Amino acid sequence: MKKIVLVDGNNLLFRSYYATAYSGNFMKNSKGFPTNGLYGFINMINKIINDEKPKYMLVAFDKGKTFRHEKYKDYKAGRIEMPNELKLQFPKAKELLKYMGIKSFEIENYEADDIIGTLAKEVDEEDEFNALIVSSDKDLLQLISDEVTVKLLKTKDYIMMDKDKFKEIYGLTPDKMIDIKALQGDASDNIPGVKGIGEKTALKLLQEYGDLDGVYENVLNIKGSTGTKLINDKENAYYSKELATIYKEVPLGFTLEDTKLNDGDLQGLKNMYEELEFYSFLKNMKVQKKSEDINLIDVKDISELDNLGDKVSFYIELDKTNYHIGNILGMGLYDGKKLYYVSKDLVLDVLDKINDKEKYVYDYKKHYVLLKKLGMELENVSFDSSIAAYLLNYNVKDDASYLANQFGYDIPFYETISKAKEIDYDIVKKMVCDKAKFIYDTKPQLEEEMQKEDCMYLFNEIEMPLSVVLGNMEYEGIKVDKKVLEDMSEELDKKIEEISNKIYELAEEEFNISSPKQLGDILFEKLKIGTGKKTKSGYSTDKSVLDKYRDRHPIVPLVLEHRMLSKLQSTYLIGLQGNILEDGKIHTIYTQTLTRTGRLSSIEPNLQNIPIRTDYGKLIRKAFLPEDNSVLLSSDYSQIELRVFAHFSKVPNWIDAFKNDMDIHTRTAMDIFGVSEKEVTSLMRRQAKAVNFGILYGISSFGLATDIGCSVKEAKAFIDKYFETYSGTKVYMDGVIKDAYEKGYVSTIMNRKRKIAELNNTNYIIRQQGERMALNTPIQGSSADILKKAMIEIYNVFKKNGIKSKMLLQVHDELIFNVLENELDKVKKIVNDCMVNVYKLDVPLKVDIQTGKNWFEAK
DNA sequence: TTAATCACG
DNA sequence: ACGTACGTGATTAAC
Repeated sequence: MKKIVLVDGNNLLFRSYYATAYSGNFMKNSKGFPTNGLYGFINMINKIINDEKPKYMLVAFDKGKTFRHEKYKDYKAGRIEMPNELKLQFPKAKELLKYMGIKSFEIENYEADDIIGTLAKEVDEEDEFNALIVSSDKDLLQLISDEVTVKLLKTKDYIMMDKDKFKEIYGLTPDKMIDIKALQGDASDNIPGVKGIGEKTALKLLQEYGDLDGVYENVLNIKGSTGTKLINDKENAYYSKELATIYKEVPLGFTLEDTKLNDGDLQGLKNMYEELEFYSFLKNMKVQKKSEDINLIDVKDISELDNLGDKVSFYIELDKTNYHIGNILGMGLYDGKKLYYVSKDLVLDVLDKINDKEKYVYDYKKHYVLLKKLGMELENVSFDSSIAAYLLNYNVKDDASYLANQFGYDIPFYETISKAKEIDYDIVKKMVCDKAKFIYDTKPQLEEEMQKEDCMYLFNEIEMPLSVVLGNMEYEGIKVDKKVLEDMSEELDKKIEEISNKIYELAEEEFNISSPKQLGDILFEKLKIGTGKKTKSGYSTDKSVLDKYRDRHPIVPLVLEHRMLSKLQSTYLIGLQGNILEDGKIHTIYTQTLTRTGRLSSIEPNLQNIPIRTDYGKLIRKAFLPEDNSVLLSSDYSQIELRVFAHFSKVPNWIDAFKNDMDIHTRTAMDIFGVSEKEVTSLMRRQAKAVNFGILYGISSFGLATDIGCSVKEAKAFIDKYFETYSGTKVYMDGVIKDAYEKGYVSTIMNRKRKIAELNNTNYIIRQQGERMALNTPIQGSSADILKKAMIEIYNVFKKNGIKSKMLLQVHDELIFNVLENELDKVKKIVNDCMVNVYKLDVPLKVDIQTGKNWFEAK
């Protein structure tokens, strides 16, 4: 016998949707597309396949309902309209099934029940198949027969319902299900039944009289209210029976044999998981092996590489993701013909031998730093898949397997190694070789895509050379005085305790001040300092809320101070100490392939958010020191984003202001308020500044209002006035948005592209977010492009002139250097000249340089 | 693992 | 009438 599994697709998707759709806040991907239903749906489908291992399977979906009764209209009217978030997920579910190799079927005017009923009938009438129906809908139990079983889903488990089980539970044969429904009704399906008769009475009646006809033949003998109820609702009962009866004559147009599972489309499925951001499914996918049967050569002696091709790819796996502290596990090497595995002891020898060959890699910077630590300068790397993929808007992670999987490669994820108790070198071997092969084989495709997208300049002239610059910065690290951090930490401990005690006194109880929940209860329930409600899980106690209540109760400023101090303590004073390596330095890692705008980010630790805005927090910078006979030099671009905006929008007054090195916010205030420079008050300047920044972010009246503390209406008037004064801004911004909608992406001055899928979202709010991204990205991204290019030039000039001073840090619009005292003048000039002249805008670029014997002073 | 908070540009 | 500024990372509490 062949087994066919018949799945009620609507039922499955409904269930998983409503299982997680609580409070309207459910699972979505980063683009805002709802995915909660699909997630459970896929889980269920996978589970069915796993448990039942069917060869034949069909998933049926609703597409309307047959008109089989004049009261159909009422029936339909009683159903609640499907939420849009759920509706959107149906096409995806069908697409997923197609990729999984599972047939799905829907047909105008019929429900999933009807399709399943028709197939179940077919199964009954022939001899080759038996069927298993999967659903949580008891309605389908009427289809049970010798050949047909129903797997009735419950919240957590299921019941296998065959004829015997049905009899055991209901005391009837399965075909009586419709008679049960006729009497009992079904509120969820809008089947009225007989008013006042529930399951118990229905079953009792049917067990006694057989079926609905039997009940009504004897209705006069039925005593009590039940009899009356039956007589009153006779019409409804027969109508209900009709409604409950599953139609079995759907014109299918295919045979049982046609429901055989096929290979599907693995790549399509991966792409879909990628789009939906179902990484767990992606990870667990049983995918085809693409690492075909190339012999893997275990290199025992470097002479085995004498005949290696001219162009090779390689990949080194480490025991930790942080390559400053990680150890080599092994290396894979591929020349387009043969795959080589190089054990950790031979890695340096092998790379030394091939350093003059052209090399491709994934994560150039990681390999560069790693080898530099081992005393080798990695050269002739011409291609980095991670950077190429990043520029092409692929989703890039630090594990090459993620990208490889997007290209259809079956390479286990890094966790396979890192989470195991002991390193399995067989897995390592296969992994590094597969990765090397993946890098080599996909290079042509990525390169072609980059050419098509016109981002070869960005790749070859910016990102690739930048990897080396960043690698050197990371390798160099910055010296940190642990003692300074320790002393400050000790002092803070005392302060925090003092403040805590004062807070407990005022609150008249001890509680965890760091718990927003507990704090919210104290402030708003016990002390009733206001009605500031927000968020689920309780009251919002963030800075903006607390600032409003600052004067309501003496506890509030204390809480704010506590917040600030404990932040400094935990994240910076304690956190940073843990990042000091044996050389007494902190070595961050710049993630070069993460941000959507082209900026860098900094991790382990993040050195791009060291405090500066508060006097106390700023003191932390005293711990960051230069080397002997050196000073720290900080050079930052003055208003680079506003200059870029002036360049793009071509507002004459702004270009004029920057050309004359005026204070741009003062100039803006002069223009909008129509006053002279002397008449600009500090309030006017502050407001102008807020609008200027708002412009960079894709302004909204609400956002501006919260920032400068005025009404939304006033903010709107402000913005209108601004657009009127600077008509170029509006024209420019409208142009960017129009362009973004047409192309689906926005670009920077160096043609860095950011795809913005949010612009296609059906949700207005998401689209608006997309528009703000579209407005901000060219500005933030172009500024990032400019500083990146400047960094490369400075690095090259240093090298050419034998400068020993080093670039250490990058913080979005500023660079920090360790400068030897005897090179100070030269370095100042080089840094300033490179940064100012790196790119010609319609406005000049300006750089401020400061030096000091620690980072605090150099700022 | 996620939400809330806050550090930076 | 919607619910809002753009881009990041680390820590903590609470699930």
